[in-house]
Amino acid sequence: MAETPHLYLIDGSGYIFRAYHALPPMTRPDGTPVGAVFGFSNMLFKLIQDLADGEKPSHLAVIFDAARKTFRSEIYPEYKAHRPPAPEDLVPQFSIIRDAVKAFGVPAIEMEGYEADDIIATYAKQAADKGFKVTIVSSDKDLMQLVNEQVTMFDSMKNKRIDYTGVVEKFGVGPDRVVDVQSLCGDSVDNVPGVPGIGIKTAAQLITEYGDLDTLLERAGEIKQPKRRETLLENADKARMSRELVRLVNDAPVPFGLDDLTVREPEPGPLLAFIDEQSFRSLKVKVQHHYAGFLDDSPTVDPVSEAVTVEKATYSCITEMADLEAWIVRIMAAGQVTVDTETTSLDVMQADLVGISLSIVPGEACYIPVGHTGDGDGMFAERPHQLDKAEVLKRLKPVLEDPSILKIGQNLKYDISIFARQGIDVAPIDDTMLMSYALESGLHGHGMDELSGLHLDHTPISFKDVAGTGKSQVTFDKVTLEKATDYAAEDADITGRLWRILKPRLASEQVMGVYERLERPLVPVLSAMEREGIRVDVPALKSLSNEFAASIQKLDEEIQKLAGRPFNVQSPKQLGEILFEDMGLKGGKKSSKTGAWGTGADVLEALAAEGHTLPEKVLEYRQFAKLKSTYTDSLVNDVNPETGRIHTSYHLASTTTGRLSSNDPNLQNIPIRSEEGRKIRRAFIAEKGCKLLSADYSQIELRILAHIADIPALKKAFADGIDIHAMTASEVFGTPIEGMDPMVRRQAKAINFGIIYGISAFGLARQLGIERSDAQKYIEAYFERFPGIRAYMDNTIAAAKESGYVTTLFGRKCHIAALRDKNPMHRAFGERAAINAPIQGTAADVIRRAMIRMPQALVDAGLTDVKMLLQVHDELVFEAPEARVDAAIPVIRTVMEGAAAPAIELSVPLDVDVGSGDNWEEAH
DNA sequence: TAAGTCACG
DNA sequence: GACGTACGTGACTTAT
Repeated sequence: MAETPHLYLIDGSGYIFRAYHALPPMTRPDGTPVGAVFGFSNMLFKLIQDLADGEKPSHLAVIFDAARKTFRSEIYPEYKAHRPPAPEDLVPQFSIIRDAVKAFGVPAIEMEGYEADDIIATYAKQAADKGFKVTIVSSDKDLMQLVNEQVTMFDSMKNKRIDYTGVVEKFGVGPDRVVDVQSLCGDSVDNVPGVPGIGIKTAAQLITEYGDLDTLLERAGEIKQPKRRETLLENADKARMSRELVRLVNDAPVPFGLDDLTVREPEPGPLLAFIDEQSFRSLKVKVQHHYAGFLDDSPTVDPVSEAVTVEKATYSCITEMADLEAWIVRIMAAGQVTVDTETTSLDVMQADLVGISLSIVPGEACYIPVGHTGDGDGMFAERPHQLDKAEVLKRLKPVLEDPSILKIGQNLKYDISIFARQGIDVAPIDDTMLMSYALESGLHGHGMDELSGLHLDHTPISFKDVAGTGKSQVTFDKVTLEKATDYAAEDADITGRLWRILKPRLASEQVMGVYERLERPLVPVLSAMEREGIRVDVPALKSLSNEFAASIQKLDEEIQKLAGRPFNVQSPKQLGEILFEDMGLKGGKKSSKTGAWGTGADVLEALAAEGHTLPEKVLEYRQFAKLKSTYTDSLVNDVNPETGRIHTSYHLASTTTGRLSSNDPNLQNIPIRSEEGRKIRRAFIAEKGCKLLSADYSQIELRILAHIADIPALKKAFADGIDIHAMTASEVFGTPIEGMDPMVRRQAKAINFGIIYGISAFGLARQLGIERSDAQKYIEAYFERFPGIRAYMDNTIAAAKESGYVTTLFGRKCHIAALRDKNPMHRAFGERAAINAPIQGTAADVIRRAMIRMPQALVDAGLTDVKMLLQVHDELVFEAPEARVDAAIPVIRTVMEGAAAPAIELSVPLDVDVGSGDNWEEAH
């Protein structure tokens, strides 16, 4: 059975004026004004898109007014006579808008002598008579008389449908009596006289009481209120004439039949040609996406060779809505915008939005202050005039979320988090910091100031210049608008310039894939993790602090006593003097750089092994002092007062290998190796009714080494699930795996780690506390058993020296500057880094891929309440309602174990251990 | 701000 | 022949 045909009639004239007035002027390159054309085209296209998503129209037409003279001016010359002529810059746009409608493949209909409303009424009647459904796309109240069971109106700006109820809300009567009401109350806009002194409410009341206009006028004498009775009797003719003006003609001799309005797909060629002619870039992208399923959200970069220098750029401060609207129109036309936010804090979870800067082309940027408070107490400076924050965000939200508008930024994760807290999902994005990182990790930092100096030869205004430094530093909301504009707008300008320089290099330097697949998509994932945070048991941490404090005090007393004189145990300098001068212990070494005695844990352990008590106590002291100051004391202060959880910040571009780093606080180095330390890990707990889930890759780096260096024996061991360290021991030392001495296995484990780090006999000897010559023998034995390893190392170093960088399996480049250093020691360091980087970096890439896929995989499995909280290099930590734990585990494992595919088919399996518990320690 | 130390993978 | 040396991070403390 065929669906009911559905005719959509679009009130073109209404659309035009709304487009014109909603948007500030814009012109195309030849100077023709096209603001209304742009707005109209966008509205029309949006409507077509929305319709395609929901109720599909079978028939569609856009209706226009032909000329100002109609039969109504014959009846009443004053009809619509007070309307000012169309604005000068709108006039040339009328015909272009008709072309736009045709380009979209929609009939554009107009008739001499009739208003658009009459044509709409005529088609609505014809269609309704044939049993169609009809939707009139307009918010014009004059059309409300047409509403009935088959005919409704749709206000596309407010996205609101107007049916019988909607009409009653507006006029107080049903659609069939709207004409009567309008005849009485008139319409000042159209200059319909009506009856003086009667408005909508009175009119509706009268019509409801008397049934219709004719009855009312006949029985006007019965009206009790004398004044109302008089005016009605006096103006009966005016009311009847008004009815003629207001009542729509529904039998106009329309030029097309209903069949001619059947919906058809537009010809993409002419449509795109039309859009090109108007230079509507963002619309072009949307249209391409809609009609061809093709979306290029990364517009090609315009070469801006003529760009003005940063010094001569023009930066404006936006404090009026009209100026913001103008920027928004330009952003829509450009299809890209550089965005930067200014806030009161570097901590995204504590920061309040103070202002937003935007830039579209180099040399021009604006700053929109929304949260400046002057000096705060109003004593010296008042709160400066600025736009309302909620209003600004409301207007920017559609732009920031528009899939056809690219948002460019420097370290956008921060801004994304700020906007996310305001309910805005910024996408799609490009991040200049990540571009620089993909191109040149290891060569330099990727902060904006550094990149600006490097690529633009320009030192941006420093934050200190505007906010001061040290004790007198103020938050950004206290900065004057002038200073804030100079600083913030420049940041957006510079970021936009960097984008134009870095973006084209991604493809030409073969790191586009890394940027697109490993960097860009991770940004929203990390933003969500950071905002989620993790719960900690504050009382437990406080109690641990006290416990540690007591131990520290006791140890301090013992140490002072043993030393024979008071000194600061925390001072390595003083400790060295006590140990190696006062006490005259041997085995001390002064560092070559500073001449200070070494007092590291390895030194103290050696002394303790000789039977000295003081160094042993110092080791204990240091352990407690470390745990207290770095963890139990400070983590308590890191609990966010609003969320009650700890929110770390992940840095995406700080390592040379592609690993993330975590700071403020660092949650990637929470203790686990010592029993005392594990108590701290137990204080990381799940929310009530939830469990923490920990999933970690088992020996991922050794597995990757086995794959990259192509070592059959190692690969087979992993495939068979054999204990890899025991296997190494049996190969190197010739001892059987069964019943192996744990010490032997430990040595083999150290060798395996050594291999990954770019082994040296010295390093291995020191690690194991054995003779260097013995370490050398082990290494030689290892290389002999697995000859591919040495070949891999030699080849890697040779290639790295040639190019200056090494690459991971996924194409990430890790530049190693030290390789070309003239200092041989530095070069040796570079060689070891070159051996390690592809292994560590590939593992980092693998877990990045897992993290990028994880949120969708959880959603697809219906596990929307399972949250990914932390990443610790080879481990992901989740929080899940108890009832979801069993369902979450296989999803997490599948994503992580399959993370290399399909880009890389690893010749070793990836193994993931998953555990759960009430706290992080238990989850391991 | 640098150096030393130590927490993690 | 001497020199220093396992890879990658961040935070805290003392000393300058």
